[in-house]
Amino acid sequence: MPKVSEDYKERKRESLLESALKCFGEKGYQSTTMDDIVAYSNTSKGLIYNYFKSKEELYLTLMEERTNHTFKTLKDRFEKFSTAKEKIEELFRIYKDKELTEDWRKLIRVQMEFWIISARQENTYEIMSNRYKQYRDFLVQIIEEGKNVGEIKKEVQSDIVASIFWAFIDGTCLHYSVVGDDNSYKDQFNKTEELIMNYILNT
Amino acid sequence: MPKVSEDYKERKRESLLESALKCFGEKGYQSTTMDDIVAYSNTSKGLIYNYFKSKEELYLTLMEERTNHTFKTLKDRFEKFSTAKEKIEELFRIYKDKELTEDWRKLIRVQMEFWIISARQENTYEIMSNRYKQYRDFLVQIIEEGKNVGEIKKEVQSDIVASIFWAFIDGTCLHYSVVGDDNSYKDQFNKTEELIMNYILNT
Amino acid sequence: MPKVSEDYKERKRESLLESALKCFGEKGYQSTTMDDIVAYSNTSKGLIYNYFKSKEELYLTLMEERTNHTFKTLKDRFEKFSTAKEKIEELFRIYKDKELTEDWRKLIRVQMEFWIISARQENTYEIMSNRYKQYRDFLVQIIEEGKNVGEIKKEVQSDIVASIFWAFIDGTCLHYSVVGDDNSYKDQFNKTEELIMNYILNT
Amino acid sequence: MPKVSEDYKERKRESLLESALKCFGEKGYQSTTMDDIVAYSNTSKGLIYNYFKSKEELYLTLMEERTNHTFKTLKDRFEKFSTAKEKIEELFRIYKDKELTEDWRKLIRVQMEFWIISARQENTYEIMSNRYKQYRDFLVQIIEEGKNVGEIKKEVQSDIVASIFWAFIDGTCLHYSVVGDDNSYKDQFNKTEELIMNYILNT
DNA sequence: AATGAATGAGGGTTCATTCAT
DNA sequence: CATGAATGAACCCTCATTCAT
Repeated sequence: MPKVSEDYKERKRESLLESALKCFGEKGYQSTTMDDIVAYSNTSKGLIYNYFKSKEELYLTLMEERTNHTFKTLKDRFEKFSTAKEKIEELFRIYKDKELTEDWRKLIRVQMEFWIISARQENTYEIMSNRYKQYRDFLVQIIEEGKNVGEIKKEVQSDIVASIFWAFIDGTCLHYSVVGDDNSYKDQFNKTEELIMNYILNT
Repeated sequence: MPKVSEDYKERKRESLLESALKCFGEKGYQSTTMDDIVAYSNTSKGLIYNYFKSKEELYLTLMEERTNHTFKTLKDRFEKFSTAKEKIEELFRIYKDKELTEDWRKLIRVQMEFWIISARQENTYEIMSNRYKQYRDFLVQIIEEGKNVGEIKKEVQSDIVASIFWAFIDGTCLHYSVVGDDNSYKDQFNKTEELIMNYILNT
Repeated sequence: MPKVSEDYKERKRESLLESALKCFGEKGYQSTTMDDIVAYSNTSKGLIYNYFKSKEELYLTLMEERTNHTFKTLKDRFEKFSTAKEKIEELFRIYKDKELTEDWRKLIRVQMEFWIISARQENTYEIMSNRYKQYRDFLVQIIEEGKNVGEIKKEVQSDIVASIFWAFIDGTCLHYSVVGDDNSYKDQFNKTEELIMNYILNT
Repeated sequence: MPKVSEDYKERKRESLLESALKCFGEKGYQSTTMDDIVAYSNTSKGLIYNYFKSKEELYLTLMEERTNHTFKTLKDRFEKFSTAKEKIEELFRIYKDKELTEDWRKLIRVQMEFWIISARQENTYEIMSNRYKQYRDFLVQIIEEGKNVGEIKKEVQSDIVASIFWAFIDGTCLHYSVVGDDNSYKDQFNKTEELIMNYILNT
């Protein structure tokens, strides 16, 4: 029977993760010190080590949970749509509707940085690779369903299109996070949507 | 062994930059220590500081020179082509012809990491932003020329298409550097080329 | 061993300063390494940086606090004396009563070294200059008071005499710290006191 | 038969010493790097090591030669004076006539610094101690001669007075080099001269 | 004789992690 | 539980000295 409720601990944990995210967004993983996170989260050094056994674990946990959550949210958003067209439009809408804030740019950088760091490490490489495929397959499935009901052209190679889609998304986000041209961002998405839709949809 | 030729010094400098690049590719900027570079380049700690006054300067110089060199090479390759179609095909070819080695994946990561790091620093942000625009404008110009001679449809928004093009390139490279799926890489480029060419070229 | 009292921290701080003083006295500022201080104070390298943000700050703080403390002690000693003669005698006594130890010679050297270092730095120069004037003015005031009550001759130029006094003190200390002739030290003070007293006092 | 004349080498040596002096005056012994001296003297690093086997030797040589030269010059200046009074007046004049430049303040600091450094080293301590005594004895002898011919009071303790004299000189110079008050400097010397002369001379 | 590239030990400083309180 | 003082390995950088040319 713990003195402190499980709920409290969970909220503390979330708060630590969130603080860490803020800091990583500000300075990047390596340049962020545990002291930064302590300062931001208004806790103590020791406490963080009660929840996470190292800076790296904190980082990996954070990124893992974020990715999972994002993916889950993504899937949930699609429950209410039935046609492939609607679903793909929704996919674009997610990005088109993003509020173009400095905060979001920071989040993108955290994500990109994580990919790069992961790719360099034996143990995280596999995970990242699978995660990417998860996202790709999600779109592949939508396209395949569209093909089955005649919405999407039979000859469309769903995996290629899915790959292209995500490449475009991530490329645009990367550029936006670095260059930060708000106008171009929106226009790019609209035009790409048009391009892809024209290509895959049956008329 | 003093009083060496300028040429010798220049080669030394290049060799140091190359060693640094290797190391940054292996571990990333922050995790690479000066000792790593010393070990890789078979020199001594002090010597590096005769050529570059800090690790950061070494890094910035390296990235600066690489970008300039790449851009110059890019432009040179286009001298012999006259039509927009040929030029854009060549642009795709550059990436399609890349040897898909681990080394190249590392180079991509170094480049991506640099963007992210730059975006976080006041003094490098501007530079990176301009560099991106340089690349985009290069393609914009090709498209505009194509429009003028009737190769490319008048209604094509060259800046949007250029942005999309580079977003796709960088997104694909980023994914490739992380996931490393050789097959998908090639197919993506072919399909995207088809998509874009169909969209912009007059029939 | 956290959550310690302010008092504990203060004592730690003092202990670090004292250790530093010992080391600087032994080897001088530049030649003293942080490792020396660590070894002497039986702490760890990192801890010192919790209290002082650099070696230089540690040094400046040390010297600043010492000077202030010395000056305060000096003034306190004079509370109980009322005549100028007594006060000046007391001033001489302070130095005549010094225990002529190797430790004291080291302290002198630290002080002299600090002056020289300070004189070479823009930011410390002003401070040192004022500090010197503080000492001089202290004596000037005593002399002026003596003049007012007729103890000291009206024609005595108090600032010149004060300057001469301190020049003699510091010169003697400097020599003593270098040459270390115990006999001469005492005799010099006695004779100088005689000289100055004869010169300034009304008979 | 050397290719380069002995004379040339001697001049080179002098030039190196002078450059070193300038640099030490600017930054102090420890903070002056061999590169500083190379830059100032327009030579090469290797060359310096042909003349002096280490930075320390260069320093010790410099200070040794300067002291010797100064002492010799001092003695030479006194050849033409016959009475003790004239000689002591001349001694004061040397310092009173100094041009009060920043350069001279630097020279004082170099000298003071040297004393402090010397005092900390086994091997230089003895030398410095003797050098000081040399100066003191020089004055002692003058006073003794004065006593012998009746110029100076018989009861004057020549060694004490000599010690006081040099203490005052060095104290004043030290203060001047740090505080740099041109007016006070002159007045101090005049007044001290008066004080001492009154005390020792027979009327 | 003169040069200055090369060396590497050593210094100041940072920071993830631990653990006594 | 929570704290933050304490630790020390590891990092970047400097600079006296050497030696091939």
